[in-house]
Amino acid sequence: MHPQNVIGRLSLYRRLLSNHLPTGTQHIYSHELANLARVSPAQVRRDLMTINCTGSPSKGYRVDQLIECLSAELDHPTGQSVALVGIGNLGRALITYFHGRREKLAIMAAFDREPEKVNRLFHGCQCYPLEELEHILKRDDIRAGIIAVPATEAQAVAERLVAAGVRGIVNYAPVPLRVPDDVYLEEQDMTTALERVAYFARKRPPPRRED
Amino acid sequence: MHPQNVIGRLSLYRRLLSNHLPTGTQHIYSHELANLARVSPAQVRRDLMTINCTGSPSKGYRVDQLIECLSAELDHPTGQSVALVGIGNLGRALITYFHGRREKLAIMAAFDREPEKVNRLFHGCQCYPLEELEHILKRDDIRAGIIAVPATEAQAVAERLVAAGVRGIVNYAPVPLRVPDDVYLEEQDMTTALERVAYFARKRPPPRRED
DNA sequence: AGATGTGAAGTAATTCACAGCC
DNA sequence: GGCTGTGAATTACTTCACATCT
Repeated sequence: MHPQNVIGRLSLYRRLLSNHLPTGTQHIYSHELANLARVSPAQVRRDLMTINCTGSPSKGYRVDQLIECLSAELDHPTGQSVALVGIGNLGRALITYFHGRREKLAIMAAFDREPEKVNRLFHGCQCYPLEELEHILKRDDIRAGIIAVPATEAQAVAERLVAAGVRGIVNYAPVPLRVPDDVYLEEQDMTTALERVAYFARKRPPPRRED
Repeated sequence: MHPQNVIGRLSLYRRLLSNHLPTGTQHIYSHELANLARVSPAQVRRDLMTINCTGSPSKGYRVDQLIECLSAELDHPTGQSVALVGIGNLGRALITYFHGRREKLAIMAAFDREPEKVNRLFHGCQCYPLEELEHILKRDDIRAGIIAVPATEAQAVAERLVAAGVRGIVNYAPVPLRVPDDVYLEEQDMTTALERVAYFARKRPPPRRED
């Protein structure tokens, strides 16, 4: 099991190779992929090494083989389903964005407390009332979840997800969640991100506005 | 100028102290704050040390003093404005979430290419057509931006933001941006987050579904 | 000549552990 | 006794640099 930084970059490499290459590109050098991913060439080679992808000194890495190799590491062989809780603006953005994007990973069920949002299909994703959560997760054997509810509800939702068998959670609510050690948690805190950018924007040399 | 991990945690500490404490709490120990933030007590003490916050061995840290001290580090003395580009679901989620949340940091202008979204007010945030970007940023002296447009447009938007004087960017588009070294960039990649969670959810010991 | 693959070196981030204080 | 503040130790992560290959 590899470190999370590595997995994050592998996911990025795969997307870059799949979507951002001139059509017909057969081979790629570590420094080219590094340039796309905005990391160092040594980092790319080290990352690929950890999953036993190999290239040749003359041609670099074969793109198709690389995507194959990355997918073998990143994808569940028969596909994985994800549950989304919270169908607000953020939840809908997530559904829209992921819809049809990956063959082996899809948001298959969404939940919300508000009756007017549920029992309909949104971009191919069925929306259920929150009470159905345990039932649907068990029925569809869903092991990963996304929390996109207000901060006040996030902890309770996390606990229900964990109790229903979820082993990994992305949390978009701006409050750190408490989950058992063996459940993987990824905090995606919009507040922290913005406050950090504001801080560093301020600390950098000022722009020379030539006017 | 402190490392970005530290700044991220400081932002979190402040929010926890402001919003998640029983009313009337005057003092807090490092292990209590650590527990809320889900980090180690040594981490909390080290972080506070880097910004010269001090506590007393008997009482811990004074909450009001701590918030003061964190704000002195995190906030611009007279406030900072942020520009948002892209008023889709994600953009609206960001506006809604930040509205009125922080006194010294606010999304003050939003931009979109689609005419039906612009020239109106959304949660107190004025929406402008994309062409106005340079003009408004200069007028309001905005130095930080959020990119919430589709991947295909993200790089072009980034370049316009930088040219208009922006020094820090949060990027929600799922593609790494190329910006000058002296512009701070925070990638908030939803795809990476979800693929990583899917990976670790899979690699963890399976849930024992008792049925 | 210019790649890859990788041990070794270097850096950054976190935790330990304990002196000093209340 | 239990806390803070912090040098030292540890761990994690990244880059260097070079033997090797084509």
